[in-house]
Amino acid sequence: MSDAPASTGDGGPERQSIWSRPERGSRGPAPAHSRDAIVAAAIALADTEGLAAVSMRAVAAALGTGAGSLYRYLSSRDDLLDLMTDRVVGELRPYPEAEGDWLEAMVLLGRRQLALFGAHPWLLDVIHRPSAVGPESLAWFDNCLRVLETVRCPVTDKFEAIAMMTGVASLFARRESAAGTFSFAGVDVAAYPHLIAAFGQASAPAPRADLVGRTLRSLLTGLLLAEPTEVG
Amino acid sequence: MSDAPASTGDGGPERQSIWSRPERGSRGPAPAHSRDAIVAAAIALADTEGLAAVSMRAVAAALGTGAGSLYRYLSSRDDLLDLMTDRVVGELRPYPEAEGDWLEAMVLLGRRQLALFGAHPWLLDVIHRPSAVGPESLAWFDNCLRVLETVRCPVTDKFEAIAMMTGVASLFARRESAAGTFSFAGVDVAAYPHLIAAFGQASAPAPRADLVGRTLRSLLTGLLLAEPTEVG
DNA sequence: AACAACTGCAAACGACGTTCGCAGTTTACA
DNA sequence: TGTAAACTGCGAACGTCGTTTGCAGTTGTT
Repeated sequence: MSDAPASTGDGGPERQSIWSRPERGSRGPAPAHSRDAIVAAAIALADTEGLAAVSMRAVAAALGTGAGSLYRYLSSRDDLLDLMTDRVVGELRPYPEAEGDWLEAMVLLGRRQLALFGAHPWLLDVIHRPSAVGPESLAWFDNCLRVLETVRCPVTDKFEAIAMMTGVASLFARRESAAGTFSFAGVDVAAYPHLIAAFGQASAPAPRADLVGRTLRSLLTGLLLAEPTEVG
Repeated sequence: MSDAPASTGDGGPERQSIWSRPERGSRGPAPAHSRDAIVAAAIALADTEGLAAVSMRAVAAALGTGAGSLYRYLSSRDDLLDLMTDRVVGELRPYPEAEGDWLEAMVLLGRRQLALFGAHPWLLDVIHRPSAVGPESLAWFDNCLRVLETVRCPVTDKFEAIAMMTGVASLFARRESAAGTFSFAGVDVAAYPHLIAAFGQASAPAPRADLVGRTLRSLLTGLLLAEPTEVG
């Protein structure tokens, strides 16, 4: 009951978001580093060696200092991950001009997200945390709402659809990066007849074209258009 | 180049999968614990206190022993997570009888997965690792293929569809558990006009019925039926 | 000049996964 | 039956992690 993370209490010494913490005070010597430099070093580390390599010590070493020094700029590693996230989300800019129908515009946005996940695979391990949303993420969300402006449906449905689009993009990104990383080593495969039959007739006859686009289209139309197409 | 995880090499001292490691040898005293008991304790811990509480020390303490002792039964914490995963996947049994069309049967399977994610939220943080697939996971997969037996499409498409169904179930599960856990504290919201407008007309007019079912239906039909329904 | 607010940094703390060595126990084989 | 090998449990230790703390030095305000 004492260390429960209070969300917006008014009395306790709650940890304030990284977005409201000032970069530096008004007195004292000029900082040797900057928040931007720290975030850039962390992103470079994550891009090249994976998220696990982004330790406070490693980031600090990349900047030529010690781990403890970083806490003059950030209050936790989670803050650093939040900053990294918002920074790369900024790479989604400039947003494509929404010409034509909203559906194709949304599919294009989804592809953009997929490309971002491809460029920064560590994003997949970071976005699912409860975190403090930054300005770039909000701008992206705002832009999605702009694209969906002409769609006549409850706003909550639009929220759901945008979140689901991001989720599907992350699923596809994971599918690409984790293709064939799991093994059946040590299990007796004989007990799974349909699996054996499937492997028997494998011979992958050319993958269906534009799986992402088709998935996003069927998903968004199903979620946002009034009458979902009944199967039949 | 030296510590790259060789997949099926024949020379090196590669770490064998937990599924092929025998529970105990033929000599020596009877073990004080069992793999099942360890996994059960770990799952109980994860269900009640979250995945972060599943440390080797905590699991060992729940069994009344020390952390190092667990390595007589498992070769790593990842092995423990694999065992936990496969064990709760077993809770998907008994598989519902597939009566009626395959689409409704698949939607039912998706709901089953969603319920499992709800019962064991830590599954969401565990399934995305590259891991050794266990017998229960294979059985589930085999059952999905059985349901899709009558569908005329390439096997690879069925693989994609099953994986995507699991992914969508995980997305919905995360949506439920993480409803409103992120905050905009410290960002200036004034710069996002569409977001403000959306909040203005909020008033959530009753959530659309059966979002999961509609999503899965539009997804599976889009992925598995020959001609995806063009919008319009 | 004096004090408060800041800076960098090294050292330490506790928790983590994992390894190691040792003493004791059980089985296989001569 | 005796002995060696293979196993068991376990406490202590190693290295890494995120984070805290104390201290010396620097800057700005009064």
